[in-house]
Amino acid sequence: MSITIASWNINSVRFRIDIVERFLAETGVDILCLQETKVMDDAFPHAAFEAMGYRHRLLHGQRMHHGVAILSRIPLAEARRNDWQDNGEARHIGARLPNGLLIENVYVPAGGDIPDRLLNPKFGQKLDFLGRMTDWSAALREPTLIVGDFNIAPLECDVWSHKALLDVVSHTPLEVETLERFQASHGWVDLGRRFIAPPERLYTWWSYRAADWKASDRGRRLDHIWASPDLAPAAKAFLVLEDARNWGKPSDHIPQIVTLDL
DNA sequence: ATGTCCTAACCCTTAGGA
Repeated sequence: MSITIASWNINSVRFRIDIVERFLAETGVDILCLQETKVMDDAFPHAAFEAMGYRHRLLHGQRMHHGVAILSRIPLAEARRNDWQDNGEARHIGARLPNGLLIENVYVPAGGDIPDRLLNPKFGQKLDFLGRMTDWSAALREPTLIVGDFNIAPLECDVWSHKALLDVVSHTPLEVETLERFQASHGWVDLGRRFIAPPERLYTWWSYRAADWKASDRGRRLDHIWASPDLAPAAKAFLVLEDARNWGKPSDHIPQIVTLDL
């Protein structure tokens, strides 16, 4: 059985429901994991997904900020929702497929502007979130796919300028080390980089603030799809939809899709 | 230092977060 799973930071699912529908119509993915849905569960736009055949929906939303959701054509059960920041924010939801596969959808905190936990509590919260995620991951025994907006671009070729971003939250050495500890705690395989190997450029986010995002191309790879070591060989294809950054009323992130043969 | 976008509210302009 072949299944396709996508991850996309949508920056408001209600405001961007048109491009979500376009994405589902064009790709027909089996499962879509969204981050930054920015909607409470009782106001989620269920009808649009129902009409397109995504009858199975797991929501973990809140008012105004954050929020994650898993929309699926395949039946799935909610496995867990973790609060790795220990402050009640809606940043994770996990699902279990009928075949037992676990899918974890996560929105790691952005971490504010100053890369110092003493001057900027948000930066400390980001590191602590990753620390709790690492403890969870070290105890994990089942084949798992973890997807989402990690808000860290770990490799030099994950950013437009390694040198210019060394002090910029998302690419600081401390964040990269913290993410590497998470990766090592379970032997996570970075599927994006298994298919698009360094030093090739690979970005999933471009700021809204650039006059012409494509011309300046100051991108970062903030979004990831990682697999347990025993699941990774099942990944047969991986792609990012860079074109979606140009769609009407775009998100600043683009979707990525993995194909698993199970 | 700046740029833009989305949400909600002391609601048509501003603040906070990203």
